[in-house]
Amino acid sequence: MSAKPIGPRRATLAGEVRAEIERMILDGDLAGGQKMNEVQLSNAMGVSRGTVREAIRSLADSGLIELIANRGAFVHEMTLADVRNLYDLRGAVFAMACATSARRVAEGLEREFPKKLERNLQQMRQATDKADTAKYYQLNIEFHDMLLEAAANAKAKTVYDNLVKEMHLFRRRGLSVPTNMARSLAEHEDIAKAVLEGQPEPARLAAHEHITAGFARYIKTHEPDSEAGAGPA
Amino acid sequence: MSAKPIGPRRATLAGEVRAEIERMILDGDLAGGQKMNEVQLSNAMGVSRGTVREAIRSLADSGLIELIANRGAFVHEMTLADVRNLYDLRGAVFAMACATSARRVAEGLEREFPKKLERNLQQMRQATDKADTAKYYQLNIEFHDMLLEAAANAKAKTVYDNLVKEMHLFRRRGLSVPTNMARSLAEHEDIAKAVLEGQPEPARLAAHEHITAGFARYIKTHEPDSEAGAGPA
DNA sequence: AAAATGTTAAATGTTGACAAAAAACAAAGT
DNA sequence: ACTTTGTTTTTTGTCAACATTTAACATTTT
Repeated sequence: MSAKPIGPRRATLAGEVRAEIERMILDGDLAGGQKMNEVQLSNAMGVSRGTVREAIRSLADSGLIELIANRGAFVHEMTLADVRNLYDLRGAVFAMACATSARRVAEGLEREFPKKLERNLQQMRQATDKADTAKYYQLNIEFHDMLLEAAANAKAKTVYDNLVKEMHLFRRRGLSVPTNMARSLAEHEDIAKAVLEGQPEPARLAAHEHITAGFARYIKTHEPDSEAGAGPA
Repeated sequence: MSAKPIGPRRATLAGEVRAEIERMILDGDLAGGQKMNEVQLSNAMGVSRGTVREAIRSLADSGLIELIANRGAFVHEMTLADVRNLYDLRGAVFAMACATSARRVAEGLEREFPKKLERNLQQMRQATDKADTAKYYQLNIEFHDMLLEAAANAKAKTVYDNLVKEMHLFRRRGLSVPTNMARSLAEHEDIAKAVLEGQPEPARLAAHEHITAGFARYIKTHEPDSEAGAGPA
């Protein structure tokens, strides 16, 4: 016996508010460094202040918002050095995930994943041929997500997703379009090859290379004269 | 002109409550899987339910607590597979941090750090000689923290600290005492050598080795018959 | 007796009001 | 003109009450 659930059936109101605020930040409706007024937001969204407050606290823990006691919440403002740090961290997590995925493939724990990865690659080749950057962008995200999923490490996926979101806070335009599809695709092929052959260490290396190269490309395109040094400790 | 601040001057009450609940969980006052009652906690601590609620939500985002809508908050219960995943992730972050620290040392950005690391190592050697596990445990934490600090990556440090806390949820006893001080110390020496010589890749490798070996030691000591496989995706 | 249904109790979700702190503003003094 | 001090206003921190959902219990039915 079965009956489909009625309506979207929101889990909690605060969760919905959180999602909306997150969207506002990532879409740039709320600029970096901007102060978030609790009453203002609650009025605009038609919910109580406590609910908005709960949503804000939650987003703070995920890194999109900074809290200062008795002063309020501010959209996290990032420097170029921060972006570099995020790239470093994302690279480490992604490389680990690829190594684990390779190990799991070698152990025969993944049945559907290889096919799905192959298909994603095939579509990326097509998008590259057609120079369809929008499509490639979407497939690129999917590629990374699939590898994180295949690592079967929920915590790693959560951390990774938060990092990606946080990166979008910095020069939103810049991160949304890969600067060199052909090069990016070649790197993806290297990663996929190692993972599908079940070789963890080559997979880790290729993945790490890919993120590092991605950061280099990003810098070259958007901050050609910067060194991105992290400054004194 | 200067005047010393008056009293502990707590930042916010919710923050204090959060710290207390975190302590209760890590000390084992609240067992894994246990349900947390908001009214009960608020009565016991003499604060309002809303404040306790805020503290709980915050801890949930850091991974110590699991939330189920309309059902409540539960102390996160971990399987052995989860522990393995946490080790993998922690290893990735730590390896990255060591590589970055080495790079920063090579670039001459760290002045005090090398001396402090040397001193820590020296103390660890003494503790090992005296077989003082308690002292070694403390120095071990300090060692890892220093390397995370030297990487000058605040986000990485936050993630790392959360991972370590979360690990304590699983068999608290087991994680608090290194099973083999001599072996652990030797690995620390390898890491320190690479970092202080400013060689990122060797540092990364040594760090990664250290965490992997640590997990192997842990398994051998506490779960000798388990495979720690992650199961099907 | 066991399963399903109706009813009551308890916990969470949400809200509005009060208290305390910070920011904005005005006024006085140098 | 600029700093300092006092006052007002706004905003956040905290609390207590109401609404909704879930869990526990009693009752009925097969």
